[in-house]
Amino acid sequence: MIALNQTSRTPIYQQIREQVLAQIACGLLSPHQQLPGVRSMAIDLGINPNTVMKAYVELEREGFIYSVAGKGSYVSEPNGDVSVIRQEKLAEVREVLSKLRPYGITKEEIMKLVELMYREEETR
Amino acid sequence: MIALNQTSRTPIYQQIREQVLAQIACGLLSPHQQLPGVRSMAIDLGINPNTVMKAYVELEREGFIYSVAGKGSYVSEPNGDVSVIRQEKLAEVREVLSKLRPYGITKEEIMKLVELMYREEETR
DNA sequence: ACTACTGTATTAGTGTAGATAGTACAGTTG
DNA sequence: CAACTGTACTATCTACACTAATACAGTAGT
Repeated sequence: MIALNQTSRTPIYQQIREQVLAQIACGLLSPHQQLPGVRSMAIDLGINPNTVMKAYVELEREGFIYSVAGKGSYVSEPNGDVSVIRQEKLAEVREVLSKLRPYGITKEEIMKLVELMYREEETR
Repeated sequence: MIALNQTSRTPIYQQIREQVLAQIACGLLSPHQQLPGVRSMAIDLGINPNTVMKAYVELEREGFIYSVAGKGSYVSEPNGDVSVIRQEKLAEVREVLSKLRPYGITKEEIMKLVELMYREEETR
């Protein structure tokens, strides 16, 4: 279900997070469907349960899944609360934008870039 | 000339970089004016010359100053070459923008944000 | 209540990258 | 050659990220 690349420099927990996210996005995992337990997935992948846990905690913080102690972890409703992570992401954008001043990067350039990036999105 | 905050979490070399940059921006340092030597500034601040060096190397990479071995470091022409760092900064923007998709952040939101940030700039 | 599952917390080991410093090298100028 | 300049190499210290080991705690079926 999850394929790890042990040699990759991207952390294991990130790989798990991304692949679970992808499976939710493509509908392979449905809302309220139970995810593999941290232990079983850990054994499957030959890693420590805590590493899976870290991926799940991150996904929960982002609002994509929810966990219940003793029961399991489940996929959230598609319109689940992603406001927390949204604010964080917007703050990141603000941060990087605020440091462009000394380099003569104009508003128009940024606008153009944004336009371009969202145009690429549509074609997917 | 430079005031360090030793307790701050921002690295010393960054503090130096920022303050030199500010002094160039406000005209306190003029084009082709010689900067303090890495040693003298290091002694002034009670730090290692290499730390000052790191700030100078960064500023040079960004095109704000230039250094000549044996002579010294000097402020660049105001329209000095900042194209390298420009590209890097734009890449950063691209990077952070590319990760906004899953969180339902719209193009309009970003546009609004950019607009807002550049509006604040004008008032300075 | 016991058992077997689930998630959670605490702590520790490991690796790696960043920041700073010590020291030696090299160019410029008088 | 002396006294200044920047530069390069290396070591160390530290902080943090990643992962793991292990113990704790909740849920459900028997």
